[in-house]
Amino acid sequence: MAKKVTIRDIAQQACVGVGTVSRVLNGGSVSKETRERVLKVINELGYRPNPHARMLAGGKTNRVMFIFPEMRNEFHWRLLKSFDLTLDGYDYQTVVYPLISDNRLKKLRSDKQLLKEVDAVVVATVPLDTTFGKRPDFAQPLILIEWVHEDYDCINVDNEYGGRKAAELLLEHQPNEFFAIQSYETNPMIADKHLWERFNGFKKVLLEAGYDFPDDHIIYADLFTGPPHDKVFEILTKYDRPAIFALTDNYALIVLQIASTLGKKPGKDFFLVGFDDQYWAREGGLTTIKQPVEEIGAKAAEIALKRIRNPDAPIEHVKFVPTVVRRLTA
Amino acid sequence: MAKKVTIRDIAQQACVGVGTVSRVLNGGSVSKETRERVLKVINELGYRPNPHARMLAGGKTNRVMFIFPEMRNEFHWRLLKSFDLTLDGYDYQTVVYPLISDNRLKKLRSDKQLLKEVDAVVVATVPLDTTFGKRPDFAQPLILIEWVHEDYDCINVDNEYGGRKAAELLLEHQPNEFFAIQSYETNPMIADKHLWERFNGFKKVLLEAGYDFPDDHIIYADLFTGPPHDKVFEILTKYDRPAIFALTDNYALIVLQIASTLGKKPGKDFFLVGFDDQYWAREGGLTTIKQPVEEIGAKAAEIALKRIRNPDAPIEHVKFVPTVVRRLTA
DNA sequence: CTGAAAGCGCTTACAG
DNA sequence: CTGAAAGCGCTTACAG
Repeated sequence: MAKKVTIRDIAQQACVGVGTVSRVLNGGSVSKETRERVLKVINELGYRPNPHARMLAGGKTNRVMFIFPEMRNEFHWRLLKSFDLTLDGYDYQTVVYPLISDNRLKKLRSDKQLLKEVDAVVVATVPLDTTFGKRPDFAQPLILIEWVHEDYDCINVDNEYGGRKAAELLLEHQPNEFFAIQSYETNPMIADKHLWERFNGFKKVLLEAGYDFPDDHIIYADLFTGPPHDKVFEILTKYDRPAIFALTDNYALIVLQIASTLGKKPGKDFFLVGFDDQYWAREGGLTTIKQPVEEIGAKAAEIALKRIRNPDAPIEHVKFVPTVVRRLTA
Repeated sequence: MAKKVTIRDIAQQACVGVGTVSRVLNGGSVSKETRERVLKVINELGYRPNPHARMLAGGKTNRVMFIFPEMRNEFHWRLLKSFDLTLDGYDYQTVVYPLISDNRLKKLRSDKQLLKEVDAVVVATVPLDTTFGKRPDFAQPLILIEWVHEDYDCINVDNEYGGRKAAELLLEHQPNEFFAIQSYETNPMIADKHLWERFNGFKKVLLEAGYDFPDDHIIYADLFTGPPHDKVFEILTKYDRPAIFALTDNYALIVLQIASTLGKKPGKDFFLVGFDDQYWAREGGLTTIKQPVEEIGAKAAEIALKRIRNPDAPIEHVKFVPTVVRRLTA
């Protein structure tokens, strides 16, 4: 087993002091030639700085914490994946912190040590105010995904717009009745605000078109077990050419499956628009509102990195606009 | 903001050397009185040892890594939750490491630094041989969940037994035809061996009862989108009183939902047994084979802790026996 | 731009 | 059982 190579080995090989090596590592001022020489040795010896020594000495940790709720949704995994990949490109590590229990939340809030191990923290689709408080006093920069806060960098999707687009797509077919399949959220660690923004956009456009969407046309779905099938069944059989907005592709999938067992043709016997554009949606022919998941994850990573380098950079609020993906169901 | 308290502060307050404090922290030999005195000061000052200093100095990290595949299943979250809770009780931290990409697996295999941050690693439902190799050379103790390996502590469920029980339950109703809904796994980082063990047990009992289960009675389901509804539909409508073994409760849920739209009564028009006993199963009236998820997670934590304390303890192979939960569907 | 030195907070032989 | 000391691998003023 190869003896572990330390900063001292590099220094000796490159004929410089350890301080200089540290400076090329951390972007201090070093002459171009020595920098290159040191870099060369680092590569040759496959040197990796010991993160713990770094942290002890008060430097950067090269890590960013990614906090997200207990979601079994494709969305969060894709988000995490692109986030992690982007970070990796900059030699940063992702510390995965799922909020799966009150205990974990509590620990995060009380154990100062925990947060000290990262240079920044990203919180995705978590209702910030009810979990970390109105203005969490993290020592690290905080980046928010699907949440808006004046004091922090935020990345959001224009959900309202997406909802409006969904309505427009459905309206084209001049259906008689509209329905929405919405999440019924009870877990205080999971945000559902953005889902209601989608719904509001949807409802607004419908109203403009003269259709006053009745509240009892909302079908509430459990995040994990989906919408009650009998309700969906009822809509599909009782109404003529109904239009359905599934606020998440998950729910749209169920509708499609039920329809197939009924022999109902999407885009003809009923109309359906989802939200997300999950992997299966293409094959399933689902017309949906796509949010750029991968871009969001990558952007979060980039903003975190920028913020780490420059704590005083102006706060950045990014809003991604979802796009319409027209396929067979509407 | 309170100045951070270090081991030196404790030493001074307790009138001992830092070495002594370290010894009470790490279980070295200290007289009972001084130990108590030190402990008292630690409590009063709310001292928490800096993990990085610890690691640098070559001590324990008080962390265990939990590696699991990209599963959006209830099972893994429950497992992780109980694991984390148990560890927490011993003042240990869980390092959550989901295997969501090849990149993450590669990093785990190549970056020696990563593994050094934990005292032990637990790998859950991952095919060890195809991911880490026949005999991974981790420096840390390795504990396996749902995988068998002579050289490591393993925790398994008697899946074969569970499958047999499922068959017995179904057989009671003397159905004419049997079906199974099985996972179709393509992701090499997700183990499905245990699912086939269940199936084998199932098939075996059926054969003993004179029913030679035909392979084309297996319905393959995608882990994320579930079984194709039209197939389930077909079984429910084409056959008289069919018996279905869903190898995961997820799949059973779909069957129940489809049946409800068809007006078919479980336990009468068809028979259904699941596996897992997920949260919704009780309310859903699902008869299922329950595996003690929480116990498995807790056990994994305890074995890890034991192994950390005593690397030479004999290898432990634990096998949990699933239990039958009789409800309405069979 | 660069080297030598102090210090980050611990652990672990080493003497007593 | 216990204290003083060395060392873990870095970073960051401090002088030059």
